[in-house]
Amino acid sequence: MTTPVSSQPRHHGNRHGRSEDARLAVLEATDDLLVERGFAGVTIEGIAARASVAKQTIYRWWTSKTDILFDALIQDAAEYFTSPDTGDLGSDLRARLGEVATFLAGTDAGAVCRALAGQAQHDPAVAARFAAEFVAPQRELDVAPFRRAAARGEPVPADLEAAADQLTGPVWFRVLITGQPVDREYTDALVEGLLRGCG
Amino acid sequence: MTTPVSSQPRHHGNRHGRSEDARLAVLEATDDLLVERGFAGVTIEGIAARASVAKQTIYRWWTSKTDILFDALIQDAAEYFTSPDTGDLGSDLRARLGEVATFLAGTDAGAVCRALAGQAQHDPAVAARFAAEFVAPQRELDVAPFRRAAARGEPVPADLEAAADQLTGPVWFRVLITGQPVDREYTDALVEGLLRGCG
Amino acid sequence: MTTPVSSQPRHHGNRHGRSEDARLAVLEATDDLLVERGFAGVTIEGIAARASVAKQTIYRWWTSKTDILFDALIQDAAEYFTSPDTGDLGSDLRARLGEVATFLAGTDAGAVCRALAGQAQHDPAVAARFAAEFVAPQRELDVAPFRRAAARGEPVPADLEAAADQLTGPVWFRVLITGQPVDREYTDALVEGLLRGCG
Amino acid sequence: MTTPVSSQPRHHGNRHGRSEDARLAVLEATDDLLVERGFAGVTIEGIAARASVAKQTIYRWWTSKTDILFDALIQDAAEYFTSPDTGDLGSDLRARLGEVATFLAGTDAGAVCRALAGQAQHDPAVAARFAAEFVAPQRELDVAPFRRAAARGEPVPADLEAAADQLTGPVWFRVLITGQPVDREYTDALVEGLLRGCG
DNA sequence: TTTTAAACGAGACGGTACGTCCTGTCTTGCT
DNA sequence: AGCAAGACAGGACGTACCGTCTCGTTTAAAA
Repeated sequence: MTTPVSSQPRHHGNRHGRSEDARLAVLEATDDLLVERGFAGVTIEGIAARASVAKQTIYRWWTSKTDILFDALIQDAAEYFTSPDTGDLGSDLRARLGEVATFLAGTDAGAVCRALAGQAQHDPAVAARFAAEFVAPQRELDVAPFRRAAARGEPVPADLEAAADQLTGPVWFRVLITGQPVDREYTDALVEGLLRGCG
Repeated sequence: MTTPVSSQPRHHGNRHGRSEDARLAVLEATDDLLVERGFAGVTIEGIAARASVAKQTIYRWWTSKTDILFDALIQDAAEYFTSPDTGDLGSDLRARLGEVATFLAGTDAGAVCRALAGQAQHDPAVAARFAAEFVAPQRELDVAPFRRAAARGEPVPADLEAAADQLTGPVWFRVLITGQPVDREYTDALVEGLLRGCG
Repeated sequence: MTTPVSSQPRHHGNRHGRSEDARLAVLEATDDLLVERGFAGVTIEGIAARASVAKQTIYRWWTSKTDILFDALIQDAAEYFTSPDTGDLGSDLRARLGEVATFLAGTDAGAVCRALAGQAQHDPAVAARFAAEFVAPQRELDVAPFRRAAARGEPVPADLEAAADQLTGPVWFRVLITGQPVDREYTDALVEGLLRGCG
Repeated sequence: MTTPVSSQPRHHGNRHGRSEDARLAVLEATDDLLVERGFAGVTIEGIAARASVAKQTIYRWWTSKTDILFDALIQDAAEYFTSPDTGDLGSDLRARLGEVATFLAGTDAGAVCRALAGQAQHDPAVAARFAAEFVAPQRELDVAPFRRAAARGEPVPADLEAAADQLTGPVWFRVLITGQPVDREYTDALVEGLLRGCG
C-alpha cells in the first residue's frame, strides 16, 4: 500500500468530520500488519499502536478489522484493475484473467482479498459484503469482454455468468485451495479451452 | 456428524491409552458449535464445557481448534465419498461433481470443510495441511474417472490436473466466493462443456 | 441547590466575559449528578451533556470536577450558615452545632461537602483547598461564640481550637465514619459536656 | 507492609484453591501503589503489572480496588493494635488514643484506612463495610477501658459510645479534615477533658 | 456600520483504564 | 497414565472518560 503521508500539520479533532490522516494511517497499518503477521496478527490494538491512533477512533469509523480490510481492498482494487479493450475477445479475456491471477496471488491487495475471502467462510455478513462489494464488480469486468464481442457480432457463450465462472473459478481455486501457481500459461490455456468449447 | 454416545459409564482416567469417549465428545461438540455459532464461536473452552471434558484433555491430543476440525473432516469425508464406476466417463464425472457440490454446500461436514478452507487463508500451516490431507485425496477422486476412461481406450484430456480444475474450480468458486447455488444442472453443464472442449 | 434557570434565550458566545447561564447550568448539573449517581457518577462528559454545555466550556472555567464542586459548596455554604448571637454561650454553641450537623447530614450541599471531604483523602491539593476555603471559615464560626462570651467576661476554655474540635469532631466523625444519626439531643449533650468540663 | 515472599517455587494454578503468592503480591502491590501514587494511582492494571499477576486473577478474588484495600486494612489492623490493660482508666485511654492517632496519621496502614474512609464518602457500600468491618471493632477497643474500669468499680460515663466519640471524633477530625497534627499532648488533653467532665 | 475577537455548541482526536473472554500452561486428586 | 477441575499469566476485546484540539456561530465592544 502506498503511503501518502500528509505533510500538513496533524489536526486532532475537526468539526468537519473525520481526520483523513487517521484514516490513511489505519488503512496502511492494517495492510502492513496483515502482510507481516497474517490475519490473526491484525488486532485493533496493534493497528492503533502502529498507526498512532486511538482505539476509539478506529471504533468510531469501522465496526471490525474486516471492515477496515474492506476499505483497503475496495480502494486498492479500484486502482489496480485496468481492463483494456483490444478489440479481440481472446486477447481481452487473456489480459483480464492474467490480471486477476496476478492480483490475487501476487499483490498485497490480493493478500487482503484472500484474507477477506477466508473470513467470508466464517461470517455470513462478511460473505455477503464480499460478494456484493468485491465479487460482483469483478464479475462485471469478467463479463465485459464477452459483451464487447457480442456487440461486434462475434459468437459468445449463451450463459456469460457460467462462462466467467469457468475462467475465474479455476484461478480462485488454485489460489485459495490448492496453492498451485497460476501463471500466464495456465490462464491462457483456460481461455483457450473455453473458446474452443463454445466456438 | 453422527453421535455414537456410549451408554457405558464415563470413565475419568484410564490407565491404558486415551479415552475414546472424550475423543468423540470433543469432535461432536466441535461440530455442533461450528454449525450453531460459526467458526468464531468455536473455542477450546466452549468445546471443553460442552463436551464435559477438561481443557487439558483437548490440548493433550490436539494442537488447536483447527486440528480438531481436521479430525472431524477427515473422518466425515472418508465416510461420505463413494465414487462409483459406471463404465462411462460422462456419468462418472457427473456423479463425482454432483457429489462434491452436495458435500461442500449441503452437509455439516461441508461446513467444517469450508471453515478449514477459510482458515487456510489465514494460516499457511492450515493451508498446507488442508491441501495435503483433504484436497490431494479429493483430487485423486476427481481424476480417477479420466484414468479409468483412458484405461478403456477412450480419449482424455492431456492435462488431467487442469481438467479437474476446470470442473472443481467453478464449484468451489461458487460455494466459497459468490454463494450462488450449485445444482445438478450446473455441474452437468460443466462436465458437458469440458468433454465437448476436449473431444 | 436552587435552580435559577434563566428564561432568557441562551446565548452562545459573548465577546466580554463568561456566560452566566453556562456557569449555573454546570453547577446545577453537577449537583444533580452528585445526588443522583454519587461522586463516581459525576463526569465532565456527563455534566456537559446534562447542562447542554460544551466540554471545552467547562475546562475553560474549571480545572476538574472537584473544582466545580468547590464552587457549588462555597456558594451554598455562604447562603446556609446564620450563626445568631443569643447573648448566651450555651445557646450559641447549641445553635451552631445543630446547624453544622444538619448541614452535613441533611442537605444537598452537605452531600457536596462530604464528597469533597472524601476526595480530600485521595488528593492533597483537594485537602489543602478544603481546609483553607471551607474548614477554616467554619472554624471561625465555631469559635465565635466563645469569643463573644469572653468579651462578655464569661469564663471560656483556654484553647478555643481544641474546644471547637471537641464539639465539631464528634459530629464529623459520626457523619463521615460511623454513619450514626446526629440529632439535636446528641449535639446538645456535646455542648453540655464541654461546658461542664471547662466550667 | 511486610513482604513475606515465599521461597517456594511459584505454582501457577492449583486445584486446591487460590495461590497465596498471588494474594500476597496483590496486597503488597496495592499498598505500595497507594503510598507512592495515591488512591487515583491505584489501578487494577497497575496492581496486576506490579504484582506480576493477571488481571483476571485479581477479578477472581476481589471485586474492586477498594475490596483489595479492605483486605490489606483488616490484615494490617489486626497486627497493629495492642490495647494493654494497665489497671488504670486514664492510662488505658491515653494509650489507646495515642495508638489510634499514630495508626491513622503515621502508618502505611493508616494511609489505606484514610483512603477507604475517603471512598466511603463516595460509595455507600464502602461506607457500610468500613463501618462494620473496621470502625465497629475499633469502637470495641475504644470502649474496653471503660468496661474494665466499671468492672473495677470505678465511675464511668453513662453513655460509653458517646464518650468514645468524644475521644476518637476529634482525632479523626484532625486527621481527615483539618490536617492538624495529632500528637501525644493533644490526645492526652482529650482524655483529661473527658475524665474531668464525667468525674 | 462594519470589523473583530472572546466565548460558545459540537465533536473528533490520542490516550488510559475498565471489566470480560479466551489462550495455553500448570497442579492436584481421582479412576 | 489419563482424566475433570480449575487457578494461573497473558493478551485482545469493546466501552467510558479524560483533557486537548479545531470548527463555525453568536455576540457586543471597538473601529
